[in-house]
Amino acid sequence: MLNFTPNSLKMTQDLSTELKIKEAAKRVFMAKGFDGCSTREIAKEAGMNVALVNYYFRSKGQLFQLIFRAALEDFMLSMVDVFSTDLSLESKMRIFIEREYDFLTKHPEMPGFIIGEMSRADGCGAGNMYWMKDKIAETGIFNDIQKAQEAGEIRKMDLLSIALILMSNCHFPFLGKPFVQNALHVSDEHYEQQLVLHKQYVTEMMINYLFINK
Amino acid sequence: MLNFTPNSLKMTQDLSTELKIKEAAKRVFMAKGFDGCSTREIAKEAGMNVALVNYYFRSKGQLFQLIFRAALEDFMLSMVDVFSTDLSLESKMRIFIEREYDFLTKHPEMPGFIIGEMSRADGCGAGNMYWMKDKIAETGIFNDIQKAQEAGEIRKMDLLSIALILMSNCHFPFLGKPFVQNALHVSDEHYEQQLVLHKQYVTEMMINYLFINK
DNA sequence: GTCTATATCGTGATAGAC
DNA sequence: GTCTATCACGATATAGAC
Repeated sequence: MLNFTPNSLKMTQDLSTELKIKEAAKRVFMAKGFDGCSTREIAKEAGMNVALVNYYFRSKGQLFQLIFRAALEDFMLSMVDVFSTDLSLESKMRIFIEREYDFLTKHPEMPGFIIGEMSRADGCGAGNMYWMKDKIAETGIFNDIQKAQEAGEIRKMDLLSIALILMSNCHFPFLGKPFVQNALHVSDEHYEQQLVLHKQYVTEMMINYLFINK
Repeated sequence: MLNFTPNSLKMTQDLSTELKIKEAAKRVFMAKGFDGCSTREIAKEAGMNVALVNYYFRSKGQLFQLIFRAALEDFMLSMVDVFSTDLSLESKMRIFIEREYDFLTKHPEMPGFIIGEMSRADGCGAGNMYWMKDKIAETGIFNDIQKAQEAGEIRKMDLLSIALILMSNCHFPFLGKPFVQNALHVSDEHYEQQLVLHKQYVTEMMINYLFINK
C-alpha cells in the first residue's frame, strides 16, 4: 500500500511518453502524410527513439491508423454536432458554416490530410468509415432537410448536392490555399483576412440559393 | 547519307522509350504521389528497368518536376483559355464552369495531385509558379472583372473571393469525392450522375450571387 | 519502460558489359 | 540505348541489456 505513489508515478510517466509520441505522430503525419515521413522522424519529434514508438504502437501503420481515425472523428464531430440542436434549418446551416470556418482556421491541414490519405491503400479508406453516415443520421439533419423540401422551404435537390455545396464552400478555401495563393500571388495576411469576409459571402450565397423564400 | 534511315529509326525508338517512361511516371505519380511510389515501380509500369529511368531523367526528383510542371500547365490552361475570348463576362464564367467540369471529369485526379504535391518540400511550390498569375492576367480577365465592378454589374468583392467561389464549386466535387462518397454512402454511378446536375446548380448559384441584376 | 545494437529489406543511383 | 549487378543508405522492426 505504501508503494502506491511510485506505481502511480510510473503510470503517469508511461502515459506521458505514449501521449508525447501520439501527438508528435499527429503533427508529423498531418504535415507530411504517411509516405512522407519515417518512424525515426516521429520519434525524434517526440524526443524519443524508434524502439519506443514500436513498443507502444507495434508499427508505423498501426500508429497511423490510430491518428487517422481520431482525426476523422474530430473532423466529423466538428461538422455535425450543430445538427443535433433544435434550431431552425436555416440557423443550423448558418452556424454550421460558422463552426466550419472556426474549426478549419484552427486546423487548416485537416481536410487535406483526411482527403489526401483516404485514398491510400492502407485500409483506412472504404470499410472503416461506415459509422459516418449513421453518425450524421443520428442528428436528424436528413429528416430536417426532407421535411423542409416537402414543405417547399428549400430546393428539392439531392442530398449529395446540398452536402457538396456546403462542403465545397467551407473546405476548399483551406484545402486549396497553397494553390490559390501561388496562382494569384496572395500573402498569408491578405488570404487570412479575406477568409473572414469570404465566410460571410458564401453564407449569403448558399442560404439565398438553397432556401426558396429568400 | 545512306545511314539516314537507321539513325532516324534509332531516334524514334529512343523517343518512344522516353515517352513510355514519362507517361508511366505521370500515371504512377498522379495515383500515388512522389513519396508513395518508387523509381522501380515507374520503370515496371513502363515495361522498362530502373537504369533506363535514370538514364533519361537523371533522378526521380527531376522526372517528377517534369511531370508536375506539365500537369500544372495543363491544369491552368484548361482553366483560363476561355478568358481570352471576347464574350461577355457572364458567358465567360458560364463556359469556364462548363469547361472545368468537362476537364475534371476526364482528369479527376488532377486537382488532388496538384494541391497535394504542391506543399511538398520539392521546390515545386512557391518560386516555380510565378508565371501563373501573368498567364491569367494576359487573358484580360482581371480587367474585365474590375470594369464590371466599376459599372456595378457584379459585386465589389476581392478578386480572391471571386476566384475561391468559382474554384471551390468546381474543384471540390472532384477533390472531395472519396470523402463525401464514404460519408454519405454514395455509389460511383450516383455520384457521377449527380455531378451533371450539380454543375447546373452551382452555375446558377454563383451567377445569381456574383451578378447584381440577376 | 527505455535504451543500443542489429537484422532485413527496399530505395535511389550508378558502373560497366554488351 | 539497354541491360545486370552492385553500392551506399535509410527504412521498419526487433532482440536483448539495463
